[in-house]
Amino acid sequence: MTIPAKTTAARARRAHGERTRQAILEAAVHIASEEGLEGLTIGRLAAELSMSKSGLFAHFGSKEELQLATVEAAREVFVREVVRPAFEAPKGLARLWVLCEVWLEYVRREVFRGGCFFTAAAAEFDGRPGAVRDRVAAIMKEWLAGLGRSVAEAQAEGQLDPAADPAQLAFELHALEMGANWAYQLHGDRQAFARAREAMVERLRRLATPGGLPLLPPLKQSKTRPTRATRGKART
Amino acid sequence: MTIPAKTTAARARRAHGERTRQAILEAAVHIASEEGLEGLTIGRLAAELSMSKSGLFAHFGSKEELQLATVEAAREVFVREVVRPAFEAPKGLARLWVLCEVWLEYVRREVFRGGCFFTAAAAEFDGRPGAVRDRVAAIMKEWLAGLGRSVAEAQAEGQLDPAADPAQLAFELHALEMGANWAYQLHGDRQAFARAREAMVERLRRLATPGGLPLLPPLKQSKTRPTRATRGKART
DNA sequence: TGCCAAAACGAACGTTCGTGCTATATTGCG
DNA sequence: CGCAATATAGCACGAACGTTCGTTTTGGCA
Repeated sequence: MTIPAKTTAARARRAHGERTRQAILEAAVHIASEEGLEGLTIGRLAAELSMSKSGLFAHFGSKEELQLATVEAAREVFVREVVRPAFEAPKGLARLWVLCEVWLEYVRREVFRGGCFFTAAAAEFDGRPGAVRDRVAAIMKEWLAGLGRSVAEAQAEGQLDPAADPAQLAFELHALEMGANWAYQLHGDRQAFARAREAMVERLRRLATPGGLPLLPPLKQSKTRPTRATRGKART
Repeated sequence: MTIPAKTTAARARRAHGERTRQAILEAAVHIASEEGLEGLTIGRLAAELSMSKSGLFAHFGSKEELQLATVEAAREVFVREVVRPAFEAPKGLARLWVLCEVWLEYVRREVFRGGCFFTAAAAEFDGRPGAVRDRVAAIMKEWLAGLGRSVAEAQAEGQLDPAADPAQLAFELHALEMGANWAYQLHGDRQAFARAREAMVERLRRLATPGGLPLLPPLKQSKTRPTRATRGKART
């Protein structure tokens, strides 16, 4: 009986190929986040790893497969560096906040050389139908759904206003993340992280119940003066 | 006397070249917003316009010049479709709000086939030093500064809390714009416009003074039920 | 009407792209 | 130890890239 083509298990038996593959993908992920998944060229990648185009190519069989593998590798990095750490926080508002903070850190620490891998990939592929676009879209939807779920859990724990729409709040937090990524990548503006952070905590504190409030960091003081002292003045 | 190379005036004398150039750039701007400024290939562009590569190329002299000209053309479209209309509103909070709304409309109407031209160009070039990147960054900075200026004017008119940081608010509004663009381009999510709009009006209303409030649209009602049950149910 | 610069063209350049084919190392297992 | 599977390399391909060059078409003005 013929073997069902190279399964992951079949690969794992022989270590060499798999290790090379990993090395390729690690380089690929960084190049792609800087130059884009299309700018990620097989020749360039081979040169960076001092190996032949054909030798490298054999691992994937097509450029699109290479791109998909790169996306998958990036997802694993993202899960390891952002999602997993946040899931050590207790579910609810605490975790939601850590998700936001650790995401900003993930950009600031330059986990990927070119900023958030998926933000870049989404912008690049949103106009090109195909498997890559679909996968990127699915992964980002997954992230947004995760944010939304954390919002819902925070509501269930009585830490957030139950009237808030989780998808709406997730959208807003995600937008601020992208805003920070944009400002840092394009303008090198490190202050953007603080801006995003402030907007997030302001938004969350407003929706927090008395029980949830202590789980959030305090609001930054207005820079000029102590002004508007904690007393709920605004809004009438 | 030798002529100082092709000045705009010299060009204008003979209409043909300039008209062709405009036609090229109009196509270029759409292709670039979909496929990116690098994906904007000279061959592809020539084919789309049924003209020869060399004939088209002669208008620009290099690919980078073509990209720069395309960016400039896109800026003109943006000014015409977004900035100018908003400047018909009286300065202050009214104009600030129109700037936000008309920006969302600019994406929803698909003024560019691939969504916001500059958001796409920024994501593509933020990792590649050069004239294109610099120009794109400058244009977006210009936009953000314009938003900030409108905030400051609204404060000067006594319509917005003077303690708010204009740059911070501009950052947040811009982030929501990018969020809407992202959701629509990647997921085809038309609801994103409403989400961004709601978040913007919510944010602005909170900062508005009694004098400024009437200049903003009312807050959307909570969608599911008449309005928040107010009952602190939670915790199940 | 004929001139002449502007404008467009067609063909080719050297590179690089992704992708095949074939041959040679390398390695784990019987 | 030797064999078969795996892994990498070498070479070539057709297409597309940006770019150059010499030629042909075009259209306003003397």
